Amino acid sequence: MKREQILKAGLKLFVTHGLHAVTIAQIAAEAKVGIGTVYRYFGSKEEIVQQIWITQKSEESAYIFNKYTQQGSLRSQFDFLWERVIRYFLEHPLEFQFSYQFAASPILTKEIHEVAMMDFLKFDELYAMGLEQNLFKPLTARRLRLFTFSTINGWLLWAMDEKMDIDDATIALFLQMCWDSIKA
Amino acid sequence: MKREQILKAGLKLFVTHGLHAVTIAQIAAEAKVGIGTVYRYFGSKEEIVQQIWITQKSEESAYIFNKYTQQGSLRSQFDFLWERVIRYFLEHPLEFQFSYQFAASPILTKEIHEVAMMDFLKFDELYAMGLEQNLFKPLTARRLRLFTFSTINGWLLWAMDEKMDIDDATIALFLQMCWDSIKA
DNA sequence: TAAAACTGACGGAATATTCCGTCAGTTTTT
DNA sequence: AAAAACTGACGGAATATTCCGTCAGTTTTA
Repeated sequence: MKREQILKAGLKLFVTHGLHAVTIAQIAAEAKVGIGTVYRYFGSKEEIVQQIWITQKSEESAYIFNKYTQQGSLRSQFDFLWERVIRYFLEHPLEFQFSYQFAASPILTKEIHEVAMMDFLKFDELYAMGLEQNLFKPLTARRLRLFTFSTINGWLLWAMDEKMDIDDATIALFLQMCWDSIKA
Repeated sequence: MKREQILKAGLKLFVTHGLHAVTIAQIAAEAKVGIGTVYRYFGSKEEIVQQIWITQKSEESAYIFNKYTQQGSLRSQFDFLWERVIRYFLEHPLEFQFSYQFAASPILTKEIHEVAMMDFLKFDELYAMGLEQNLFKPLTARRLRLFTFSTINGWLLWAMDEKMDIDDATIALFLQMCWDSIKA
């Protein structure tokens, strides 16, 4: 409970002010929790960031894979999963900003990234199938997945920044672009 | 001279340790400059970041557009420019990391982004021409440009992270993917 | 009622920022 | 053209400020 409040407060403050400008005291205040309590749960500001990252990725994957069934054409599965990614971020702009800002941060170690990204390996199975069927350009499943993910990430950044309103047709066209980019 | 040393030192330290973990004293030491001198040129750590951003984007565009001529087919111009972007970042990994890390940072205001991105508007002319010729999907030139840029940015992050070695063929395939994604 | 969780005031370490003496280079005076 | 006066960039010691992390006291839980 308190732990989640702290993570939530940290997420909000880090995104809006930047890591360097946020103090533990501010986080405690935002979380409506004593400073000491923050230290009960986390050893440092950096650890808070790491735990936000892990928690966030876990919630993200829960959202994405909830209701996912490996039925229908490969293309429809592709669309389903990536659309979920897009919708998750559109509905959670703070989480998106956080995800983008810290993706390349030296605070997050390779191990943390590996753990946090575990769930996303399911995407690779999809891409592997596509490769078997010669649907995609000759790269590894992992690289194709990372490529699409990067594209979506970047696109969302400016889409949100420009407060572009994103309707179903926009998403459909965008997914088409993602598909076309890796199509054989 | 001293100013550049400070910016260079800041770039290196921010990328390797993260903004929050770097002190002005460290920057001064790395730049082989007195602490007071840092304050002669910059008002605060945040201002250093902003000036690095502006300087970096300016150097990047100088590199990209140097030798660029609006000759040849649209596709060859497309390839030329984006290949320059890719090569600039491959040759300047610190700058790339910095660029990626701070792209979504709250330290950089809209104004700074606008000023720093001014030079990149030339890309839009190219895309506008493509749109006139019905070569591209029906989006604005700006959006198409941002889409390609996002794609490249994201791709490079992973490529560098995985220490993937990137030869001419890889770049060519990648540019093909960029083209295919926006092609009508 | 004992244990666990929580709180926030506090001391001191870390850090940002200021301030001033120095001196290499430049201009003015004689 | 030599000497004197001036200038302001510079470094880093000194100061001001912030922030961390602890712990004694309080509240909640079981």
